[in-house]
Amino acid sequence: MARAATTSDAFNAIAEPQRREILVLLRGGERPVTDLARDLGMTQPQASKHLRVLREVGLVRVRGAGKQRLYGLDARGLRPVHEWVGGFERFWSESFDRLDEYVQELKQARQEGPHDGDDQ
Amino acid sequence: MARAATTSDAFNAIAEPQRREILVLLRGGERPVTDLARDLGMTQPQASKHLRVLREVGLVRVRGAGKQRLYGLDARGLRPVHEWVGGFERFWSESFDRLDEYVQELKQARQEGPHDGDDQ
DNA sequence: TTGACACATTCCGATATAGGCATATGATGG
DNA sequence: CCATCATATGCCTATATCGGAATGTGTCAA
Repeated sequence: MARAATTSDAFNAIAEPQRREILVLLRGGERPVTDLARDLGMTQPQASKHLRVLREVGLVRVRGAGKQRLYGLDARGLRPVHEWVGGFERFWSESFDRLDEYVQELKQARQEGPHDGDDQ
Repeated sequence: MARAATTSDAFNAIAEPQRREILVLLRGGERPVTDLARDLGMTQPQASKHLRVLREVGLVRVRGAGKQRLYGLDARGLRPVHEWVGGFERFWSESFDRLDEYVQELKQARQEGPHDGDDQ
């Protein structure tokens, strides 16, 4: 199997930076594809493709306006994401407290000789 | 180009459901790989791979404990995600407000008898 | 040292992405 | 109907994923 489809999830859809930028821009109101493409420095087909993904996960809606098609934000799908991540809120505060402890541990470990390979 | 690496971002790392489940489990405290694998119904290599990704984006830390390696949560990397998504909070509330309006409109429309075909 | 256990890494295959480019579809105005 | 503008889609390549199975590495205990 390959990675889950970008269209399978809001999580997957917003994993792509350019799509995130599109969403941010759309907070300012409905806009046509060409506008978005220009403002984000991407080609029109690129923008269209990203918008297709966003539409398929329901983060964006289209509305025909004559020759143009106005894309608008529908942020409801971001709520579950926000809630899931929010479930870790108390842990990242906590992490800051423990950071000191952790640094101490690291120093000790290094003095006792390298155990953990530095990753990356 | 292909999709951005799963290790390039917290956004990308948490796009994978199994990795999200791992993180949730780790809220309960440090745990060895085998434990996680068993609880999530995946093979040990799978779990190891996912943990590697999580480690590379800094969402997880390892600590050698004799024969075992205890994985622990480091949720700090989730904070930016939470903040980014939080930037849309007022938009999904707004959507809900409009949803109500819309529902009201629908009810009225039905009472007055069908006028316009709904689009899509 | 050897065996046993915990875990990491590698190789494979199938899949789907993002980007670039060309082109099709669609609506508008004349 | 035609030319034009706005947008969508198709095709192609390179890349990276996830999954599975096998195997490598590391640590303890006797």
